[in-house]
Amino acid sequence: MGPVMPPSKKPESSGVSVASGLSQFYQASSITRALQEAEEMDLALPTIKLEKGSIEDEELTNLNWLHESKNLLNSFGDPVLRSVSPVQDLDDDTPPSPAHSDLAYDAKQNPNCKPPYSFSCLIFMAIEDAPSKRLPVKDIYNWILDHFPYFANAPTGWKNSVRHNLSLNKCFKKVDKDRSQYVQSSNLARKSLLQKKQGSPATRSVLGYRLTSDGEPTRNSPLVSSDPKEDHTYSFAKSSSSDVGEEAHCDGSEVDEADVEEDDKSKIKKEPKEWSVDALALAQHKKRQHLTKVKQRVASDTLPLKKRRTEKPPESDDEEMKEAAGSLLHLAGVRACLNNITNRTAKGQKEQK
DNA sequence: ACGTCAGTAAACATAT
DNA sequence: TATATGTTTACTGACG
Repeated sequence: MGPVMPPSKKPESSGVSVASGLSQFYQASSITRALQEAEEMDLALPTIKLEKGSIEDEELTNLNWLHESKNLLNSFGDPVLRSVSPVQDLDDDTPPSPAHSDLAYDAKQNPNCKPPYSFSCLIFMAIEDAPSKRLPVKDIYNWILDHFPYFANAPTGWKNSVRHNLSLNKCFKKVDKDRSQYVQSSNLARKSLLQKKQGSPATRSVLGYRLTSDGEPTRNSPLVSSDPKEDHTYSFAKSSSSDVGEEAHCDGSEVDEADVEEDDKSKIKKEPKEWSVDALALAQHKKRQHLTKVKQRVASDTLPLKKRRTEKPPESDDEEMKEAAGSLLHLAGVRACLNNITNRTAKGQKEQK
């Protein structure tokens, strides 16, 4: 007989919190920075390379939508966020339908209407709207509530979804509150720090993240080795609460955990945490999505050519980077011209058949 | 039919 | 101890 689970369900919405040290912050990389990066990679709006003569209606729509999206980006500072298109439900293949592009969602006028944004998008907007580009979960809640009254009366559980999203979505990263300074400090400092208070027990994640301390052009930071898998190395160690596998080394040098006495590992957790966006993880995620779709398209379009599915053309680093940047734009609600081109070529191939 | 994704619920762990 | 926060798993439905 399995023990009956006690209903340890927690009330999700009990308005106010007492303690909440607000130690957890979330930080998003700036959309504009994403734009910048893409611009540097020849993917920005001004460098859209669709030859005007050959633009089809659909692509024209995409172009318009691109500019619309840029307006959306510019409107992030506007707390009202009216008349914007959802950036979430558009994929790489289908052009935004009129239903999308014409949709003017006004949260104020439709307080009972569920916003057409995914939670990740909401979180992203919330963070992006914060001057410091970082927010504690609590403030994320509040931002969402402020801007989307729907959630005020929504069934509880959306906060759980927010947390779930923050935790699951690899583009949100938890780092120390004063991480920016922390990162800039020398490794020695960090090491001594670690020795002193030996890192928080459960700070998994990070490893090689480019921590976007404001304004810094982070693009030359080594492109994260964020293998999705490495995030889960903890699995087993969990039982021994003090020995979580992952460490919070955030940049290059490794502070070998072994250096630290096991005893010191007891209670450190002094560094408050914040979250940053791992742009590359995000890009890789989006890239996977894109590739999946391409694959599906190929599968459905070129059935006779099954081979093509298995032997995917090797991509050069440049290609990869372009796709990554494109993916960033995608997150920001901007469809990179790369996708247009891809679509066109795919379509062209299809039509040529 | 299948895989992927987002949303949701829930259990559980940890921090305050 | 209660609550907030964070992590993970499982399930579902939409979608291509």
